[in-house]
Amino acid sequence: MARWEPGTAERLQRAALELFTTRGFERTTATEIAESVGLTERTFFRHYSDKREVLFHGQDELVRTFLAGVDEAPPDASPIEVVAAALGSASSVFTDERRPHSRTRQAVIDENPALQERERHKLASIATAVTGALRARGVDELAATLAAETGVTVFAIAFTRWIREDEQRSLADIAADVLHELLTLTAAAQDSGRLPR
Amino acid sequence: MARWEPGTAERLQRAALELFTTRGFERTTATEIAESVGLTERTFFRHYSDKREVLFHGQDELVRTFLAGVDEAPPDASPIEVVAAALGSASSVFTDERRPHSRTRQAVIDENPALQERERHKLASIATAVTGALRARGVDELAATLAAETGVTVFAIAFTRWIREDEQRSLADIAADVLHELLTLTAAAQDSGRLPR
DNA sequence: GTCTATAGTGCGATAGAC
DNA sequence: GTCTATCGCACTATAGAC
Repeated sequence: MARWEPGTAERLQRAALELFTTRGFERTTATEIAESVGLTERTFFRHYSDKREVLFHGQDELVRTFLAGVDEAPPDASPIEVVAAALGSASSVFTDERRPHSRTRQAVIDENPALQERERHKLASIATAVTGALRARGVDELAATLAAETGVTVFAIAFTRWIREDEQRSLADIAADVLHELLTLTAAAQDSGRLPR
Repeated sequence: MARWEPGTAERLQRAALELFTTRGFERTTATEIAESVGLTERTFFRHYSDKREVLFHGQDELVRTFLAGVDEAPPDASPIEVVAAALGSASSVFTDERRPHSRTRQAVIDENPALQERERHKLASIATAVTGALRARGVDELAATLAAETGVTVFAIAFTRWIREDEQRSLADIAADVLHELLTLTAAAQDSGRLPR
């Protein structure tokens, strides 16, 4: 039917994850990934502008989910409440069936500093997007940036816990707990009255 | 006296910043940087394991300053109070004389995604170090991670404002304000009682 | 698809400092 | 002699240009 198999990007993605898991990221070349699914290196780089990117496809979808959560928040919600809604929305993407895959993928990332850099960069771009969405709701720049960055931090911490082997709770539950812990920490500092300024 | 000029790394650093500023990061090769100070490409890579790293030397010093701030905090300080102390300590490194240099350097980073990735990575490693220092003080893992990551976020936001052309306040003052704003935001969410869980 | 520049590594040789 | 900074060369892989 088709001149080439559909879902080329997805096949490359799966092949890459498998090779990275067995041989490691640095000891796997783009050529090896491409040839393992019957393609050439050139085709790999047409789908993924750099080698690391093959592990981070689908992040655009995650950004959209965060933004959808922002939109769902009631009009009078405070910035942190909006971010809490975004966290709930984003967390719902990570169902229990995805946990094993997330673990495998994260194990690869945790082994390689270059991949960790890319991961942080992706998280930062989520924060930037959420900041923009908060600004669009009329939140001032400082509050928007702080709330968005804080939200992403909470998400990252929650995600790390979610993929622990002994963890049973849903990502949404963990994220809510982590956010609650943050509010507790800041409240304690607020009440002490011992901060500068 | 000496066969080789001392301070090779620093000379490479200055030359790199100048070339990056005029030609841009990507359009400057490691060879050009090295030869502009009478060295070879191979020597450049002996000092900096990768091309981006030449812009991020001195980050170890920043980490130490954060940790010194943690040490200075009173034993009964809460995690956020400890982080506030670390912020004060780290901020003091960035004196008014350093502002122009920081602006020049940041302008280069802001032009290049690969450099932004590295910058985020460096900030993340500060957070990791501060988390460790908090854990050593007996703070539990979740609180330590949250407080440290939050502190680094506050630092990054404050730094961005500090290098704005119209900004006059010291970095320490700005950081204290940003932290205060975070406490205000979280307190508002706490009080609303509208968060999940 | 092909071709090429550049990043980055490995290893041996050199040459001054001590 | 040892130690260390540099050079020179060969090499691979990434990534972008054509």
